[in-house]
Amino acid sequence: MLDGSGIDAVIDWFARAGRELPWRASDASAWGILVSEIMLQQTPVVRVLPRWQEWMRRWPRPQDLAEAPTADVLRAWDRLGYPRRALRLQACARAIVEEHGGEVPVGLEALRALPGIGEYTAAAVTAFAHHERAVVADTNIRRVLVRCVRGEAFPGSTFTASQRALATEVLPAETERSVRWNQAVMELGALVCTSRSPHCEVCPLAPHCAWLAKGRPADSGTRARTQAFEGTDRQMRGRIMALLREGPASRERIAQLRTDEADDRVPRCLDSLVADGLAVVEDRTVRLP
DNA sequence: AAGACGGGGTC
DNA sequence: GACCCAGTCTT
Repeated sequence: MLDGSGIDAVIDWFARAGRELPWRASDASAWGILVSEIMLQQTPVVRVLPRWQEWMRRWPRPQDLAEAPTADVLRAWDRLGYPRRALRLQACARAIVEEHGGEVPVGLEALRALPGIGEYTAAAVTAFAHHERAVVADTNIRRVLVRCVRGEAFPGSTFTASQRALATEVLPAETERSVRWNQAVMELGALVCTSRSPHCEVCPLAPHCAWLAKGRPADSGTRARTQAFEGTDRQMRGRIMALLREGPASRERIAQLRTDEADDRVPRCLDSLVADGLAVVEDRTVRLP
């Protein structure tokens, strides 16, 4: 049962044990918070930290990023992964400049219309940057709620309608408290109620947790297999991008990235990178856009 | 609803 | 070597 006292326990825990992250600082801009949310999509905090610092020093306002050469943006993205996010972030900056006067828009609908911003990020920016009440549900929050209230080990890969209903139901009515709760429960999922080996012995929700009460049963259903990475197009795209970040490369140089005679990924991946706008081919040379 | 899309740390 | 990470976009 997750009642007001459970909410309080998590908020108190957060005040005590929450990390001091730069995008959580009181002087963080809405734009800085939005940038952090994009970078944190599928990328852990520790790897985002140094890239975010450099990024914000270099492009403190949407207008700055909007005007930057895309090649610089992709190099600054470095190895955060999913470089299409960097492209979308710059497109997002340009949309903010052109359609919102350079200010991060307020409201879920306006935010969701921006490139790279989906349901989660729109809610996160609404809560953390604009301090409004929003149903934030990332993988951490979904896991905590599913365990605590439903007694299940894992939330699954998709944000279901019933999970949305659960998150909505639990969200405190008062704005300030809802913002604090979102922040706190997300941090709880990141630090305590982790996917692999949760630290229930220090969890503020332990007295409220249905999953713990049931003896932490393993997942009943079949868990989705993690997709392999070795030998995939994603891996090769990453290798090509790593090469291009160092500078323009000849087609011959790119072709050498093939791992063996049977590896036919290079031409296909190069085409897909060009189609995505992540690479440009002119004559026999390949470079960042 | 399922698949594509990086990269690295951890157990 | 599988699993996980403040998801989004496209079929």
